[in-house]
Amino acid sequence: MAHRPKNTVLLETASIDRDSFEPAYAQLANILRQNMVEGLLRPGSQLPSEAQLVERYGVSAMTVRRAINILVDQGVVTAEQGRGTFVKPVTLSAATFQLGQLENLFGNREGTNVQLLETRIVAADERVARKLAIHEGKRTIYMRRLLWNDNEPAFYHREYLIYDPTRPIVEAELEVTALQQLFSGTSEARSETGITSSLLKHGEISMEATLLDEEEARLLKVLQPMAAFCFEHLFYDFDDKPVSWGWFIGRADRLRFTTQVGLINA
Amino acid sequence: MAHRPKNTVLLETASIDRDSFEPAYAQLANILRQNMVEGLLRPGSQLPSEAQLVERYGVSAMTVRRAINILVDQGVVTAEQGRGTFVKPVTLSAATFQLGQLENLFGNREGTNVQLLETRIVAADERVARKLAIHEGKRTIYMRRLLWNDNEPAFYHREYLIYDPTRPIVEAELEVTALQQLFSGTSEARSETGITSSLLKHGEISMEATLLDEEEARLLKVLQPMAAFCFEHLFYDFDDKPVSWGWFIGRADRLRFTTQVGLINA
DNA sequence: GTTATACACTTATATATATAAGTTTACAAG
DNA sequence: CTTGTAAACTTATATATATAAGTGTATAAC
Repeated sequence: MAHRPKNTVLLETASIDRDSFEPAYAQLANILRQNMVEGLLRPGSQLPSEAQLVERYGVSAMTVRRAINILVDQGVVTAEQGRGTFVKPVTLSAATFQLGQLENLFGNREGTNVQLLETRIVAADERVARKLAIHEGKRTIYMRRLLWNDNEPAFYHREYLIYDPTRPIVEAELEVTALQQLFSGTSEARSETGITSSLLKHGEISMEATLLDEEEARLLKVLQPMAAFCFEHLFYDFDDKPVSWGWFIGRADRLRFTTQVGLINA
Repeated sequence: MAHRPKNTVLLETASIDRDSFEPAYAQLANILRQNMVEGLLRPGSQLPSEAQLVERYGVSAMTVRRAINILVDQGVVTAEQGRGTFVKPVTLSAATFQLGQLENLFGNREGTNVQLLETRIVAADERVARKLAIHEGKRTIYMRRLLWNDNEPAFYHREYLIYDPTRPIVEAELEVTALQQLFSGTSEARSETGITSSLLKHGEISMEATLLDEEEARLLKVLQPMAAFCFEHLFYDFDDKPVSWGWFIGRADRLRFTTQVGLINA
């Protein structure tokens, strides 16, 4: 308090509306973010201390705390114990791309369906055996599917599945709808019939940019050479055993991931 | 761990360690997540109510609340007022890829540097003018840079910058280090000298898979045809005016984004 | 059988209070 | 000058308590 010559941060006079539908902590978080948007709080500058915010906005310390925690979680400020809370500068590394942005492709919309190209039992070669943690030569289910959207092929999916009659995952995966559910993210925690999703515990997904080979280009109805996104996936069941290894390949001219960094208005 | 009636939700007997370095709310969140990992709490199933958790683990309601909020933020459970809190199933759409995963390429490591290929003043064509919200024909700074990593070209960067002597952004952007800072995400909220980053308020970044053209392939020292990641970016200053439009192009065989969906151990 | 109500649950929000712990500054001791 | 310490800040954690609001069920009234 004694020394605040130039550091006097002048915050907006906006206040908390107690009759609002929006909870106080959310309002305060938005007020603070708005201060950043308007340039009153610039990157590197220190936010008013929690005690100051309590006094200024007439809310309890816990409410202030929660508002600031939201901003911390959103990555726009950093709170350092004993020092203060500071506005973070913009960095490229903060950019995140979500696969869920493809939901518009595989939502509940009409014109989206899955075409099963092939299903057959194949012996696992060295690569498949290693990925699925089984012995080489053991039988696996190999599936090829084409995911259509608006009468255009959008994704070509190849997948190796553990072959085990006692595993219910196999039956479920054959359902074409299961794939769509996995993509569209209709969690439906309400229903206990999670089909595929509820039998998968976790998975690893990696994204690459590749060239389409002849077969892929033909199925996706494009001419070579053509760039593509390739999503390799490896899913595990609740025993932490791999059950599915495969790739989604989508034509690059239909796919684009967008994100925002820095201060977003809302 | 003897056998019990199946419908009884049996949570682990793990308890909160009050002498631990880890705060109680974090411990509880981890205990609950561990229950999911072990299959005691499966997707779709309901977590014990907050009141039950208070009694079982001997913590306050606020602590339980915070633990559950963490799980909600992490996207592994959904809390529905009046009904309960439920474990979410795994969905592909939850997969997120962070640009910050490239930090190992552009961190503080040795062998990482930026080569300025060209800087010149060019008149904005229709496309540039529209992106940067300036009049066609107005002067802009066009820069081409090559980002090296371990004596190999990793990214080719082209950028159009607003040309305005009154804007400090121009001077700062010429610093080759600024680019690295933007990538490596060394926020350094401590220092008020944010250089480039602190002058940028926000930006839009989109990711595409493309084919390298002749010039790009030559600079990145690869043969065509070659797939590549292309990150188009548009950055704004604190007046919400565009200041930088450009593309980072990286060879696909050196770039891979990985992510996890579902339950992560830690 | 249908409807309305009351009750028992759930999560959501908010306050007041206390303690712990990290950081910086000021100041006295050497 | 350096060093040690105390004080005054900061955020972090935790409890206890109260109220609000959504959901589902049992029950009484019609």
